[in-house]
Amino acid sequence: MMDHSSPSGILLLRPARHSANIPAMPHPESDPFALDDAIPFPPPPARARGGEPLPVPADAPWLAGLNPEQLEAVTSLDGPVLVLSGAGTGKTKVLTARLAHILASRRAQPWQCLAVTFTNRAAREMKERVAGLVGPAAQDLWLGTFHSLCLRILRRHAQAVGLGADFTVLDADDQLRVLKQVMADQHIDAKATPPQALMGVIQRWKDRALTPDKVRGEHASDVAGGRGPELYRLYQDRLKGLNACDFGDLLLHTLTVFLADARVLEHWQGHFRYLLVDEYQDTNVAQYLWLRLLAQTHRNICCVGDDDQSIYSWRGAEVGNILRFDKDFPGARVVRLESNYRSTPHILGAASALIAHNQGRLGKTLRSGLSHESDSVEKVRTRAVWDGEAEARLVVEEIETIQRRGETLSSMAILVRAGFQTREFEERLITTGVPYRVIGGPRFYERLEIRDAMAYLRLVASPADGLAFERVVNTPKRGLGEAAIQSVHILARHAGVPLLEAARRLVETDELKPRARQALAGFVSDVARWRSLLDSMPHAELAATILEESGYVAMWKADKSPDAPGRVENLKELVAALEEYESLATFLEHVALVMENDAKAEQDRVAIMTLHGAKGLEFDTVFLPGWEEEVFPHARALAETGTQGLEEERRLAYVGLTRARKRALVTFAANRRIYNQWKSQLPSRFVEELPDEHVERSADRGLHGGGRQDSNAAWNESGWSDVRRSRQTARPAPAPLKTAPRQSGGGFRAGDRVFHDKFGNGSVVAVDGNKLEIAFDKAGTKKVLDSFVSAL
DNA sequence: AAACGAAGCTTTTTT
DNA sequence: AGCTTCGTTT
Repeated sequence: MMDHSSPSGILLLRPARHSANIPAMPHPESDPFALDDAIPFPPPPARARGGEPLPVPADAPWLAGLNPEQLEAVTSLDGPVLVLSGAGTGKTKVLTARLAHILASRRAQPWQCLAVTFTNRAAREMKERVAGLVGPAAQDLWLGTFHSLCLRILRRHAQAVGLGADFTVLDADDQLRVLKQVMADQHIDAKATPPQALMGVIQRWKDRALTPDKVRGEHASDVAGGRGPELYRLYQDRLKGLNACDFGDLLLHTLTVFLADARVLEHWQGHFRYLLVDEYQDTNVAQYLWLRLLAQTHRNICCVGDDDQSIYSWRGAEVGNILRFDKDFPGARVVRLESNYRSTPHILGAASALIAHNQGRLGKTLRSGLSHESDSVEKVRTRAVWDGEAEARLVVEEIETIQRRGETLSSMAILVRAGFQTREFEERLITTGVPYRVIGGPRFYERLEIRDAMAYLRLVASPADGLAFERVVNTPKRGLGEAAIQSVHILARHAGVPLLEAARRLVETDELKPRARQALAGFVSDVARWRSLLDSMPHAELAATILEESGYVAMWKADKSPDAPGRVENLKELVAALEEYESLATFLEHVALVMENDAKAEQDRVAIMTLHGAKGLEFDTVFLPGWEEEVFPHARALAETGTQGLEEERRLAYVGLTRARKRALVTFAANRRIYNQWKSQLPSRFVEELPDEHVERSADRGLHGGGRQDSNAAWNESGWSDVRRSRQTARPAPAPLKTAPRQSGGGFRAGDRVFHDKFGNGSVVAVDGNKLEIAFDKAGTKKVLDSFVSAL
């Protein structure tokens, strides 16, 4: 997705050629538009650059089917443009068409266009769609996330911020590890100051483009007893020492480079003739500054956003950016897209009424751009259920019903507020055998074994990678304890050399006990040997060799825990994935930024994801569970930022509803177990804010519907008023309304053959209530809940 | 040095 | 509850 190799320290005039598996293309200068015949562009004129823009035929395919506003957004090429684009109004269509239009008009070459998205997924989608319109020229666009584009730029100027061109990008895990080390060095009590919290503060500083020396006054924080800025500086120093940077640094360093060297800034300002920005409402200060700097010369910047979908203020996003656009870019043209082509009128009506409860919006009216047969249009439904289990049961039953009517599972999604909510649905889906996929769950590259393996590869690719060294030097166990590692650290710090080099020197001394010395010597020479193979051996093969010879694979093969076989599988997958890349370095770079599950073979599955993760997606059917006070709106959002927090939660609800094309089901439970404590829940205020004319409310027997029309009488009748008073107190799980005891429950007896989704087949050894002890054929003996197994 | 057990924290959202 | 982290034991 990005290009990976460019000589450091040289200002290239255009991006380096794209990597491996993309077919080689003619040099842009000799043949700027290597287009298929099918692509309706005229041949390049002799004076392509700087010449008059070419007229674009009005019947160009990307202009087909655009409404007047969309058309304006696409064709207003000169000068700043702000597109206020409500949910489902065709924003991606506009962005892609605009790119095609720019290229067709010859106002810029592909590599002079910068298009920024927030997620890799959005970037990929946009690239595919643009490629569909303009062909392979799409490959030459600067199209990606802020982070990947910054990385690409920063690689060329790394030395200006004290990094080598081959610096590594740390993921969240490594970041925290480094920060913990810094804190330990400074004798900061990790209990009084949770590293996570300090990390968060530092990141917020970075989001605001504040380097350590700029943190003061209003931005100061009292974390770590006011030593935050100092620790921030030490953390940054430490990163430089490791020749590494974190996500926030990608932007921060790029800004630093721009501001430190006018020549560099001018170069890039001149380079990018057109800027397109997706999800503008979610840009933070650093990103905003970055954009504003880059847009100065040509001033052709087009930002697309929706203030009602701003849901990332917690990570530094400033809705204000969208509100002040025309101050920063005087004369900006503002285009509103208000025709929704996604959802039914009921869904639109419900969502619009909900979001209308927010103050301080730019204000848009979404109208339906679709025609619906009135009888096929369902109202948004809300339903009160007894507890989380009933909720999961209801949702899964509903899924099965809809599926039986002929709709696909992949047209349905369960959108939760927070990750922990997924569990109950997963359990239910497993017991009923409905295929599902958790999106944004534990990612492939975040798994323990993958991170270990990657550390091996990193260490071999760049021997100075101290974090990688630490991670694998005693994994698998080589008998190197804390004392030995400590010695390496001391020597490294003393001599000012990387850990691996320090280790090499250390084994030549008598510092270590013979045993440890031998182990370390073995490790050092192993790494040296693998390194010597770097150029001669294909990298995938090399990776396999490393994992074998280090004993890492053997370690998992010997591990008896049930997930060990899976880990070995994952390692194989990792090696296989490597083959897709040109080199080890390209691969490592890719992984640093695009930490995604490369979704496997498309199967028909229900998606489960967070509301945040769902932004930009759409489904025929959307399930919105857990609409209860303190869950959604989340208690912490309210506690931390009050009204602002509440409005952001409401926008989140709006995002959730507007994901639905045909139907939405909102559910809320009367009781929920949170941290192992049963709590009585109140329906979310958002439930009540939904307008009756677009909503159909119902409740399980004995529960009230949580709606406006439900009187207090109903409230009192159900006995909830008492509950409300004492809702903070823990109480045993009430179960008056439970129907029959779990059906999947009883029935198992010792000796039964059963199947478990994760552990496979096995025999029941013992039964304890709903807990079964099962001897699995492959995974060993485990205690599992009966709901996870089915009889064979 | 490794293995075991107790204690404490988590869970809001992510590039 | 489940997981990680820390401290203790072998």
